[in-house]
Amino acid sequence: MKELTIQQKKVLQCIKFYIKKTGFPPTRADICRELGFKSPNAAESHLRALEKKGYITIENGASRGINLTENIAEKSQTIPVIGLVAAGSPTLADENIEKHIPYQESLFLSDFDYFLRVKGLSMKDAGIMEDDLVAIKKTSEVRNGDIVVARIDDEVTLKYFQSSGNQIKLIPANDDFDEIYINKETEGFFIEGKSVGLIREN
Amino acid sequence: MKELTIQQKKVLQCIKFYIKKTGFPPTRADICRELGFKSPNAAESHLRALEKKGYITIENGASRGINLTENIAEKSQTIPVIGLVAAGSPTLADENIEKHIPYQESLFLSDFDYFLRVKGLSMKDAGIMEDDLVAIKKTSEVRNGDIVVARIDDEVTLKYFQSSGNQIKLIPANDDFDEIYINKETEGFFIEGKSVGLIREN
DNA sequence: ATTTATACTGTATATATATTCAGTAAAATT
DNA sequence: AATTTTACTGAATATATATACAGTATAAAT
Repeated sequence: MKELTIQQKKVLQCIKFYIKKTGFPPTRADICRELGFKSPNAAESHLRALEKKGYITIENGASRGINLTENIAEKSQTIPVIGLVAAGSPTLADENIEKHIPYQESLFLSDFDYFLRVKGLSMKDAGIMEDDLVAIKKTSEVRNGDIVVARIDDEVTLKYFQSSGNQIKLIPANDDFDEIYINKETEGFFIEGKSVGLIREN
Repeated sequence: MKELTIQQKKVLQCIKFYIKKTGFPPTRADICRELGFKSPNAAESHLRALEKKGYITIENGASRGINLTENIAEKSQTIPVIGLVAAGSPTLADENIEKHIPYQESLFLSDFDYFLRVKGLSMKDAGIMEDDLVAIKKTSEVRNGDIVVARIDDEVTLKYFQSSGNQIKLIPANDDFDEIYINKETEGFFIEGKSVGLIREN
């Protein structure tokens, strides 16, 4: 997104503050009052600049018709929780969705697509316990050491990822479980995504 | 709060929906359009009823001057993250606050007061790793098996709680650490709160 | 039985508000 | 060097909007 000038930042902050305070956006006159402008056109042109740069949208003709676009991402949304069933892939199909929970965009360092409800203790030494919710980002670009959601045929597991040459090792964080060795070209093998965070609900 | 009639509920829902859609509250005419009323006074009187019952506030004279009061609690807030320093209690004093993070009310099953940034691995077998954020509810009412924030003089630790009679055991979840035995009347001993959830940021 | 609240239509209007036009001036970009 | 963007003042205005007033009718509360 295009950079804002100092004044434009002030106007944007003013809008945010006003909404927080009153529950509705300011008029041009309100902005002038807050920032000390003497002409409503000062506010108007700043608003049009903010609109042009994509920080707000303006509903033409409507009073207080300002909408903060940058906040769309920050607005509270819900994200699905998927049960990690022994057989079957963690798809976003309805039958696999356990529930939706509210979340805030900036909860983790990376964005993510869904929560995986952990079954079993194969990753316990990595601090991932039964019933934990692991935030999964859908991607096949993973690095050695990443905790990944791997699918082998219909079996889905959460393991450390380690690849060297053509061979992939899926390593559990629990001595009671065995490492899994796979060839990159193995049929039915797929990296669904990787862990970018964790929530434990109690 | 006083009960709403079916029509009043519809109007309230309409306001919420409109704000979600546009980012700003509706006018009387907007409400009429959405709900099929033919007179702006239909909307006006419903708004005044909602105001009287405490569900909204109306800024007189302002266009779109509707503010949802019931949503105040649901609005996203921020909660402090406190560093678990070896010496010193986890107070909410500024110097101990690492940062604030946004959170949604219903993230965990219980409400909580702050996040504690975990140092060390004394609770690793409980799946609590270094740098994890443990959600702490301030309370001294804890039960055996709870993970508690205990203070002994200026030392603060996170441990399993176990009491029998007059004796309290603070049990680490790591064989490399020793259990701590305390008498209930020991001076300088205090239960700060208990863990009600956990977040791992990567 | 009377008052009050609910649930509207319909009309009217003062004013709140967006928005355009005419300028001035400095800074940044091309 | 010319153009665009930024950053305003100041005045004017069409219209968007809140809000009051006059009704009608039913349901609920006192």
